[in-house]
Amino acid sequence: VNVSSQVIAAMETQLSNGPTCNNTSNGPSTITNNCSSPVESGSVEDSKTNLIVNYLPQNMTQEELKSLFGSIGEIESCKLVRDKITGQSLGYGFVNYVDPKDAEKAINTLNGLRLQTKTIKVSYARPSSASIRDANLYVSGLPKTMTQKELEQLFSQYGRIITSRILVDQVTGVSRGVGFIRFDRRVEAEEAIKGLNCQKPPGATEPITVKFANNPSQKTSQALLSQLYQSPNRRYPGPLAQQAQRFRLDNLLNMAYGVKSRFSPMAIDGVTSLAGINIPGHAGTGWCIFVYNLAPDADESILWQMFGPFGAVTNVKVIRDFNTNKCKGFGFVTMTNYDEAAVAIASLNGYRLGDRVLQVSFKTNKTHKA
DNA sequence: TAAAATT
Repeated sequence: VNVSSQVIAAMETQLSNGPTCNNTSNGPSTITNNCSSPVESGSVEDSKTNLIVNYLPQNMTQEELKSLFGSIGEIESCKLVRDKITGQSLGYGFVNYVDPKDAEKAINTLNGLRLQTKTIKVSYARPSSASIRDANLYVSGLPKTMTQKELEQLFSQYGRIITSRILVDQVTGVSRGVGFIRFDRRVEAEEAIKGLNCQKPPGATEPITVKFANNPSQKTSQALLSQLYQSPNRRYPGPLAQQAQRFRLDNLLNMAYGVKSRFSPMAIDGVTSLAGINIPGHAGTGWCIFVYNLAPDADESILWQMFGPFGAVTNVKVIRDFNTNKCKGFGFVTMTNYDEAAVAIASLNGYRLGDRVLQVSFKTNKTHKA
């Protein structure tokens, strides 16, 4: 954990060297879910093993989720929640451990971990119930000077707030005067609408609007479909238009599913692997990266933390001595996309981890070398 | 005036 925090701190420095600090952070409030309520405390539903994971990258699969959290301890079950129609990730999921201690360790280790443009949130799942659904409010007309803390103070009189957020201009960082409040229970949200909609917050000159937030899941699939359907070249496809259309389709698929196809460097493999040419690092299911000079106590989570921010990571492995179970000084990381793997290697090769300088490269197939 | 929080 000590080494892990060093990596996270270093990655923060590495990744925040542009003006994208505001758009890359999710900015959710860090209010802790305390899932024990007087009524449900001690019941089987009040689980100390079941976690909800929020703000997952769009292209993260259930297998990647399981692999990431499986690096902490044995998982009883794992589910990435997807759109029922399109199958797209809704950006959150559940991980249920066998051992409550592993669930606690996962919160301590993985909450706040940066993966690509997201900062994931790991917390105990509340017992599933209709009373906690549709408890999210959309608030507009807020004074631009109002802080997240002040927003929470205004709404907290109506119930327990799970998350709060004020949207800000991506360039200036100034409040856009709109935000979200998620209550623990729907009845609390209903009372907040009654009490605060069309009311002026203390010191404000204009009344605010408070209503139930829309469900964001429908819009994405519709936007993708209409974007495809309304493409100008769609009605009269000649060869060029078809190619352009294909390019847009690839981009859409890439945005929606993280899929790369023939316009990406992955396509090189489709030709060269047929010709029997070995490509360094490519193992068929992704790009395998060799990481050398890891400490004896290195574990899988450190590899996730180092490589996850660069893109889709499907697997990590620390090679250990059979008898001592200590890391033998190296490990492997598999990344889906060539370009993300290349950036990760360029960024992490020569990286100083504690008192060690890492060597990072595509894995070479030594058995085929002379 | 809109970001993926209950399987």
